[in-house]
Amino acid sequence: MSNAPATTPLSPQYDPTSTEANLYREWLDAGIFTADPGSSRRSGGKRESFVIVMPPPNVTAVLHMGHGLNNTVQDVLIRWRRMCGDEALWVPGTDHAGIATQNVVEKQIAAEGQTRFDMGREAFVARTTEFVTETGGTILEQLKAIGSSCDWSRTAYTLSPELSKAVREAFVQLHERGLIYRGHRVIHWCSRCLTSLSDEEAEHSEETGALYHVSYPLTNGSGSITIATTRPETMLADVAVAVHPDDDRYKHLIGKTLTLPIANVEIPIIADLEGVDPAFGTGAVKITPAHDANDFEMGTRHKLPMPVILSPEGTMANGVDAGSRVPAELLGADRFEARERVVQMLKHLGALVKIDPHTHAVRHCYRCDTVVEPRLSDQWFVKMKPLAEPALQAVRDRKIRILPERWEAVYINWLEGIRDWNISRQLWWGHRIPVWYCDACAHVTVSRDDIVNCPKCGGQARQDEDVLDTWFSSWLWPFSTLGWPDKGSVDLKAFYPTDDLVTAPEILFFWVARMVMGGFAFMDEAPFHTVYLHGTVRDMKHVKMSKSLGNGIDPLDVINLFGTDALRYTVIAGLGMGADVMLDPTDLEKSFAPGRNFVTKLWNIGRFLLANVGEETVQPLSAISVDRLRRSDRWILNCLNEAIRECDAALGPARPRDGVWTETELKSGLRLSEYTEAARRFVWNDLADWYLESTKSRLASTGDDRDVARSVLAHCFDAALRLLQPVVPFITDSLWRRLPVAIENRDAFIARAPWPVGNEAFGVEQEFELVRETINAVRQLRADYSLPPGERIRAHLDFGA
RNA sequence: GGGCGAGUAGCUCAGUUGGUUAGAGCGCCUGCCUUACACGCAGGAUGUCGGGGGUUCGAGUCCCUCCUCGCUCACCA
Repeated sequence: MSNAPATTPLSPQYDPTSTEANLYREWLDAGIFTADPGSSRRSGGKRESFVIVMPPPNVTAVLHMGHGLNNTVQDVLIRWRRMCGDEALWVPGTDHAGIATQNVVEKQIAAEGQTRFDMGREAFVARTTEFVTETGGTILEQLKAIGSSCDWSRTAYTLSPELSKAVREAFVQLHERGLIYRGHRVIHWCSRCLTSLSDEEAEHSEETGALYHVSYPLTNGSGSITIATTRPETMLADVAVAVHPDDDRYKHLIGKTLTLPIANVEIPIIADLEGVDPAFGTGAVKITPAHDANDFEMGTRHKLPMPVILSPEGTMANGVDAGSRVPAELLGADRFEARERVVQMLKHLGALVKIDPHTHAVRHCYRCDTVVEPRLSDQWFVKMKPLAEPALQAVRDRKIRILPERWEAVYINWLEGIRDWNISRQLWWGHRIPVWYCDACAHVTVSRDDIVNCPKCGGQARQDEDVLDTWFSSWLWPFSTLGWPDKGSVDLKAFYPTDDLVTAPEILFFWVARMVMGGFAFMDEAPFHTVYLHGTVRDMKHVKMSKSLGNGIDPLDVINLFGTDALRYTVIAGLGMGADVMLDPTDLEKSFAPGRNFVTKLWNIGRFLLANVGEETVQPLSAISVDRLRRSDRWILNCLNEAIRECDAALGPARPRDGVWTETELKSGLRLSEYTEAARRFVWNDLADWYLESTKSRLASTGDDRDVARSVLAHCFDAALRLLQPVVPFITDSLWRRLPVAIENRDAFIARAPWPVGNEAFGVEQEFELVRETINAVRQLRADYSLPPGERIRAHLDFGA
């Protein structure tokens, strides 16, 4: 790449498609996105490190506007810091996305008339591996199309051998510390995915259902108790009815027994202080320990049996401890069908008292939307309270800031009430749990390495069938991608902790909070100091864009139509702090007009400048003494200083000065739309509309004043391009490399050029404002009198006596 | 049900510690193909700043209340 200005004039129209791909290839060939650990101050180098780890898209993902927004934001920050002289590293990668990917492949083989069980585990995993290998690179290739300046040599994948090693290390360490345990309890069960889910994976949604009032007769025939339930089919698994010990309606019945209708089982009436609210329903609660988390607690307290009456598939079945509670005619019925039939049966028995409409929150599987069933089962859990403490403290102490600030309260609230994390999934796609069981001596081995024989008795060891929650690998991402658990890793030393984490609020708990906990648990340090939660891309009706709803915009379509820079500029300029971005999928022309117009404007300023400033090298501004400058020169240089100030204020500071965010710092920075607007205002409203117009006659003349104008013009445009490089990297590079500015040691690429710095040496210029005001007044008069711009004023104006 | 946030021009949003005629982009209206740009230039219109009450010399900006949306958490069967 030559530094010499191109000799061919710029084409009248900027053509993004023919330039972007070539430029990106040049950048990659020159290695300008590759980070050097040796340059990081932490490794004895001279630069601050600035690191962002990309939220890894699902390995099967196809680029959508959400990715477009998320990655453009990260790229703007990385490009900004790179120009500021930091050793900038942006780590890309993909997530194997356990349950999501498994669902996709299961759908594929279902279309072939098969289930994963028909195929067998090994074949299914092989098939899935093949599938992700095929699609795996797509999303990353697409990220290149939007200009992402990632260090592709460090591309990571959560299911790679390296990261799998990290996952095992994390599991074993936590187990050694007593923070991982096997628990027998009620968990959320998805009967379609056939796996347990964590609390976060079972999403609440309000639904209008019914509250069924059912009468349970006393065994001695002296009356009955009416209970209320939203899930009547679960009554077959009832083991008791609980009342409040002080409830006068039921006090005298405590200790007596009821006969459970349909199941015909005798169950006790018990007193429970915590589990019963006498004011709700009838004040009497049926206890179903195997199918309700709350009832499980009560069942445990009172040492009650826990019969299971639902199969993994969600059909009625006499499971563990159920005896013959489920009558033959209901066996095999789907739970919702069973609900209807149980209600009918109760009606026939005269046990159904009434049905009230009732709205309540029902949990759904976050991947397939199936109603989740609470179900008793054995799972692996992580004890979260001890891990949450430092994560809470870090935000309270301002070592980590979360923007917009209101999310801090959400984060703190969640961590304060955190519950243990169910990490085992009954899936096949993922990291298999590193636990082996010995059938001979019942010894349980938790191991970093695969084992074949029981270390205790030498018998055959059998690995746990389950895999880990996909988020169990994600929460290690900021350090597993840098080489952990190898603590001698060069990258880990140079680049951990990272700086900003940029993502959407949806995964604050799934991912962000857990990464903070993971950072402290395994690295004794927060993984980043800033969490930037940006908005969601929505359509004009404020509906989140999604492929299934058909209201999405394909970023690649936009790139083909208007270019990458237009896409990037539009989303960044429209991105208020924490605000959603609204785009119209039915009118791309209109939606991306801000970006397209701006890119065109830049191009035309460049055309004018190159045609009028000429190709001979211009003097650097430092070679021009202040007395040679005109008012307009000093004015535009003032404007530039102001623009740089505004951009800096909107973007920074990049990191807390002393490791802790001060009150002022906390509220500063990451105002990407403000930064973009400040740069736009300078280059368009100040430079193009006023200064450039004012230089036209000077440029047409000859002599010293012409050189001054050429120099100031080139200087200002050069600075403007550098200010804008993070947002619109392609067009700024195209133009910048053609600028006839003499700069020593000038880098071939604007992405590596220094970030502009203000220069106060020219003094403050205020008189030019008078000129502008005068011109404005004249323009207003001309408009008022409808004088066309080209028409000269012949008649003298009579202002009256 | 708990917590949080928002309601400012037709649309999306800025409005810093309360202080002169409330701003930007897009849209709209008028006039211009002025030799960089009509994806442009110049000019212009539009807001009882959600309703009501209060504090103050003065409030979009502080307090109370109500209404409407949104987010988030939640074992009331």
